[in-house]
Amino acid sequence: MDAGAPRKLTNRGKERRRQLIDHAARLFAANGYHPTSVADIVGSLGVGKGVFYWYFDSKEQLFLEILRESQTDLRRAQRDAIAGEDDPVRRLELGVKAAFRWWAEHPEITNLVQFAATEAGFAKALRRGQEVALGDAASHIKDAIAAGEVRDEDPDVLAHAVLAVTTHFARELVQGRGDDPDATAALAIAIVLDGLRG
Amino acid sequence: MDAGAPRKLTNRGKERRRQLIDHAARLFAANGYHPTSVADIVGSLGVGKGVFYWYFDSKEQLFLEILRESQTDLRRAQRDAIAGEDDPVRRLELGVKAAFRWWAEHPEITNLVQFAATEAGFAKALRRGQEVALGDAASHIKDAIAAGEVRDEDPDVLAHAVLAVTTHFARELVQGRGDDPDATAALAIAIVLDGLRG
Amino acid sequence: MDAGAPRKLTNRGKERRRQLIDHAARLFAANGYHPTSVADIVGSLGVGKGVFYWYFDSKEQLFLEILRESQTDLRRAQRDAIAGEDDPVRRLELGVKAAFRWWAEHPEITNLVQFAATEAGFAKALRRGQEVALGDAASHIKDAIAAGEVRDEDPDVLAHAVLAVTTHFARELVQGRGDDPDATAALAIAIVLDGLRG
Amino acid sequence: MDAGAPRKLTNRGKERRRQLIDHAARLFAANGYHPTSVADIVGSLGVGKGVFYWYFDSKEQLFLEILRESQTDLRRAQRDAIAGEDDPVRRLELGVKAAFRWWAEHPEITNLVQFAATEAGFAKALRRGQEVALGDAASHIKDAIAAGEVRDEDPDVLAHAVLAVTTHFARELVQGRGDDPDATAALAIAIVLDGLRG
DNA sequence: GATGAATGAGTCTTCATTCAT
DNA sequence: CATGAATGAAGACTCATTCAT
Repeated sequence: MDAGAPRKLTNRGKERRRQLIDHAARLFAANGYHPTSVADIVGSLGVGKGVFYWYFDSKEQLFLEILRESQTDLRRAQRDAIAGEDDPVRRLELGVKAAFRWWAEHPEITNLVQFAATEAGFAKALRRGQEVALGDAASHIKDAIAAGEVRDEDPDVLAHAVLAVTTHFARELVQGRGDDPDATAALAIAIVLDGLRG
Repeated sequence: MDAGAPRKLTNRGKERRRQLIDHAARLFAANGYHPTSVADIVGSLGVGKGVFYWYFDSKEQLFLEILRESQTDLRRAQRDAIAGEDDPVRRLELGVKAAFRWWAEHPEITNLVQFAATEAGFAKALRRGQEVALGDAASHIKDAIAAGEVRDEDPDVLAHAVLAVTTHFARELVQGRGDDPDATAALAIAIVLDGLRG
Repeated sequence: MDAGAPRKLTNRGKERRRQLIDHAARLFAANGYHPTSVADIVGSLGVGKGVFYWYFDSKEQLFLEILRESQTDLRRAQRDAIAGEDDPVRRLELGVKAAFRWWAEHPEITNLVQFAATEAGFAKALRRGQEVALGDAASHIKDAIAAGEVRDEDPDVLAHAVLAVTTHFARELVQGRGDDPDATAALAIAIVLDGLRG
Repeated sequence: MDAGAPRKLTNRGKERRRQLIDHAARLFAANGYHPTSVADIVGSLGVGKGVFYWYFDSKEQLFLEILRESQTDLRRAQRDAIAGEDDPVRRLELGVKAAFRWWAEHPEITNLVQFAATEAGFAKALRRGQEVALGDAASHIKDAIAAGEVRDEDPDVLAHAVLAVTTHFARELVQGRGDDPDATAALAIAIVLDGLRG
């Protein structure tokens, strides 16, 4: 995919790269991907344009990188939160709670993901990660159905319901209204679980 | 906001205008707002660039118009569907069903709305309509709470849950997977109501 | 020059034409020739674009027409004012006074002339009329030199001095500051004549 | 007005900027401001369009810059010419002579100034500089009146007469007919002073 | 590693002009 | 005579990307 090796970076280089990613994500989230120019990114960071193209092949590639990174990072957080828990409903709960916490710490991302879904090229890249998340949830739900704890419907559809409420609440309530992540997570889970139980 | 009178249009003019709106909405939905140029819009319609600016002040204004129009149109559809029904839970159900049907008939819109939410200027315009929809749902929910049919939580938050599942299902299942609108609506309602009931 | 006959106009037609000329002149003077679009002209007059092109071949031709008309009109006014006076200095005086009065009645024109001089195409059209005005003044001056009433310098150069002060005062003092045309004319003449007398 | 700092330029950059200013001034003077496109400017200089916008915010801003620069530059030249001279009439003379010389060296400018006066936006920018020049002349005239060397009239009006003859002669005689700047200056001064003396 | 400068295709928009009705 | 609609060339300006230093 990336032609050749991904360039060896010194420590200073790695910091710069990180700084660029974080800063760009913030700007993309605040003003939109298209309205944010490369000049904006480097300008507000006080560096020259060359810097940008030293670390990234293109603006598009940087955006994809942000997407990919956040997906894997969130998933790692969920995995850690779930580890050691066997009950499927509990696993679902812990996963949702972890997601809320992660989003509260990375407020830019919801906007980026929301945008990415609207443009063909980025949507494709999103899909993969999204399907993983969906699969994770669906797998717990299937177990819960088997255990008789959730109504017997297509697990994929039920998983979609979980994602819907989770992402929507994170975006609108936690981020939009500033509600507490943990409390909102608890509420989302309560609503969703009752919904799933039928 | 609209400078002066919105230009007197002949019948031919009104048709052209509609054609432009519909066509542009389709292109915006398929390729994104920014990647779709005014030249794309008029070009694929086989008319000159001037036509566009005869009917709209700018690309941005057209987009806002699409947004506004779809919000009022959807709401009218919901109002019609609910008219004559008194039971709050039934009203909620009918409203959701109407929304699913409307979205199935206007597949472009979900994408446009999703995008609009990610760019400050458009988000503001969205908000108003969104709040109306939320208020509608919340009002039914409040009645339902009073009637003891729904758990006693902040009606606004519960309304958010309804919207979340509704829009997400419309987008991912009906549009994405081609599921049947009415069946999906029924499922969404079942899940959500059980969730709300607690 | 104008291809074919200049179109026979009904009385109503002649009024329309005049209305267009006057209105356009005002707009050109207020906002500049280029910034004033044909749409501005007809729009603020409440008529369609077709009207404009019914009476004029082009925007440029209209502008040239305004220029030509004002030059001949001003000259006619000066001729009338001078008629019957034989003394060259008096003739000069009367001509200047008439010009001030005419300009006070046609405040747009100074701006149009000033602009016309800055764009090659229009400058050429101006020149002819300007040279006539210069010739008129020079001719009086030559007579005055012969009569020993004005210093013996190139009459053309002296005529330029007359025009300079006259047009500048008309523009800056009468129009810019609202000074009285006749008083300003008298002052201009006093200054200029003393200057010419040496 | 100038958003932020006016961009740090290297030596090469400063040269480019100057080259653009000078070239644009020439083109504006020759063909008019509006008829001269940014593409014309950069095209005849053999550089890309982006270069223009690297150095200037807009075509308009460049024009204003040319205006401002020429006004301060001319004024500096006059100040230098006058320095050390105390007699007010002599100061007036030297100032006029310096102006003629400066204009002979910057033939474009008279046309630009003449045009700028005809368009509201630019006229405002002109005014300030124009008033300074007027004030300079008026101040010398006031001194001359006090010394009994000039007729006792509104110094501002007299100053206008000086400017009128000076700019008109510079434009029509020196530039238009190619007359010698110093000789024309001498003549203008002679005429004007006699006019002022009364 | 980093900078300022440069490129040029592409974007939105305007507007003189034409034309069907 | 007059209107609203349409045309399309041209204009100002942007911006991802490249490059010399």
